Amino acid sequence: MTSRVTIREVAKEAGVSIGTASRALNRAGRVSEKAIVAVTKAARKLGYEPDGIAQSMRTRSTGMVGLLVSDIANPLYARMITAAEATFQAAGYALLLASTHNEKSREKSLIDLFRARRVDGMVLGPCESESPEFIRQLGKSLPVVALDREFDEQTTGIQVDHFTGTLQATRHALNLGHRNIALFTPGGHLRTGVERIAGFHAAFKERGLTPLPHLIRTEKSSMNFVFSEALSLLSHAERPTAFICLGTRILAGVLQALRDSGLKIPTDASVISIGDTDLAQLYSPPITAATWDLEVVGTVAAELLLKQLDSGNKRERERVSISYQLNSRESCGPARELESATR
Amino acid sequence: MTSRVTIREVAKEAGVSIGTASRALNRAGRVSEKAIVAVTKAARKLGYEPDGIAQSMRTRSTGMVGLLVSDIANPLYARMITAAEATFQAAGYALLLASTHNEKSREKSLIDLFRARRVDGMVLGPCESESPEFIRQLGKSLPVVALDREFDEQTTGIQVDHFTGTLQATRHALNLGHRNIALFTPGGHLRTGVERIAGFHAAFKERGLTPLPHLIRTEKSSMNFVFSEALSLLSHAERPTAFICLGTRILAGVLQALRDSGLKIPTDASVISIGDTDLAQLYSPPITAATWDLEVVGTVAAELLLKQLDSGNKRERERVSISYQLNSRESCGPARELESATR
DNA sequence: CTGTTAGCGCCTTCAA
DNA sequence: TTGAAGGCGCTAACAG
Repeated sequence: MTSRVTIREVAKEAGVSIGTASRALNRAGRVSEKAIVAVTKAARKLGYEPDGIAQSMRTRSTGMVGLLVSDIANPLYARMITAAEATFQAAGYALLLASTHNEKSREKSLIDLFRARRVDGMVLGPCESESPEFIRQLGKSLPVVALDREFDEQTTGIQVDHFTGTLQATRHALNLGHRNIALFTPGGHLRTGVERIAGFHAAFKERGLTPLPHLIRTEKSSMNFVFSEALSLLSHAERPTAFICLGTRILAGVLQALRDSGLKIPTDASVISIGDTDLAQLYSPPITAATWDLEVVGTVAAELLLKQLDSGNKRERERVSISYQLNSRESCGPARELESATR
Repeated sequence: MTSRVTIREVAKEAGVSIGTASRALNRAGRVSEKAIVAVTKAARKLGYEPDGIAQSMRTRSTGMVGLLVSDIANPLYARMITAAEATFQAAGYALLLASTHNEKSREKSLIDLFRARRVDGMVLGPCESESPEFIRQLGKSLPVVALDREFDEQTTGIQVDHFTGTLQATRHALNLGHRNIALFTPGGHLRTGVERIAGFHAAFKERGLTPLPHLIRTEKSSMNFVFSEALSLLSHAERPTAFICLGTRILAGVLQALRDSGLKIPTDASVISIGDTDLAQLYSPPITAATWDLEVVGTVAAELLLKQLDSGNKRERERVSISYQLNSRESCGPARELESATR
């Protein structure tokens, strides 16, 4: 079924020993030019393809890296993955990809799977109850890069500054006079959510204000659920005049709720998206987005891993921080008196 | 760096031979219950992890499959990949993923890379100048599934019926009285594009009509490019009153152009999306979409490959066809006289 | 510079 | 039921 011709046959065909054939093929050590051409010719003639498995067996290196995210189809991840994949591909590494669906047990078994396949290293995205010790431990036996998840000083990783980013987004709304600001982001144990909520609070605190607790919604992100939640918030007298929403699905739910309530953006309500998705960019009006550069995150994650891979063994741990930027569009306007809006 | 403890040490610890240890670990052949418990205990105590590479070396099977698409970040592919990955994951296979960026040469080198890594099988998505012979040839040495690309009777694959799907979408517009219908889809050598264009023509032919040639745009999909193209089409007297657009980027370009031209959907122009993306679903108004089930495609592709993998060797080639469905939303309305619209 | 040899870790006959 | 031994295809160390 799979390729049959081995290096042994190539060697025989070329009239050299198997060792010379190997050296010629890999251009390693001392080989004569003559041997190289002979072996190369023989290899081509026989259609020789080296067996990567056997090579890995000897070299203890598979040329594969693993990447674990919670959901490949999440557009935010998808773009990041593409960037990482391109970087790995350019470096000759193959990418083993899997979704954890944010389940700790699944993450664990996938990591085991990757280890069994003897990946040379791995990149781990956020997953339910990320523990710094776990990843540090893993890093002892394998080059590992933590990707936007919690990790300690002994681990290499990349962190998106969700705290400051959300702080700035919230400031933006506060500057426009909004006080009833709703925050929709998955919370849970993930650092990403926790930091966002902290940044949200911090922005209020700066001005000696406090956010309305019931406007902070950290439930799981299902578009329909967010839709009905937002709808009910909007039906109250003290309704939110601004929304900060993470990702496509939540944003969609909120937009839908605003439309159903007959509220116009930005006249009746301002909207800020966390993460710049197609929907945010192309909605009318286009939605202001607080976001980070997904391509950079993917590329840097890959580069951090490649660096560890190159440096053979012990290398300084690195921590890269990525900050948000605010793409200001047309979805934010000054807060109006609620009376005039609800009338 | 990587795991150290081998089956040899486990055997010694358990006080049995290495052969017995292997059999106990794999529950293969005749082994005493006693041996099993002893070996299992020893393995756990030592933290033994079998070396997948060494196993692959012997068994000639890696437990890995390769998947090649043109672009992982394309939302249409991303959802499909997720479904495929889930299926493979459930079957214990690891997924090697890469983007061809629609470049034939890159596809070739990635296939070689996968082969070198000795994947057990692979799924190939559409790529520039797909040749049936090429994939048939490849299929001789390896289980292969063609995914929405051209393939012949000797190859297993899955085909989305873009012809009929686009035919129906075009009919839909024609039924509403539209005649100036614009089609935006990447064409080129890919079967997907060719079929769509054919279906478009067929719908007109059914009624003894002919589409306006200059309204068929098959250039590469860049949002900005489509935007300006659509804008120029809209500036003519004989402007299109309906648009059929493939995918998020093209759809976005057209929507933008309509907005900039001050044209309302569906009053001034109808829009149909091919492929149901977030943008189509969540735009206001929501965009009618002619689409196929991406999850099914991904799952079936994986299942077809798994079947071939299971059946060891020669198995009947299968061809699965997937049809479109029309998700009717609010972006389509009856055609109006152009005069009233352009005035 | 080249040929020979010794394994990498595991599974799988082959005897016992 | 078990132990011993061979070898998957390749690279690396050591002689020549």
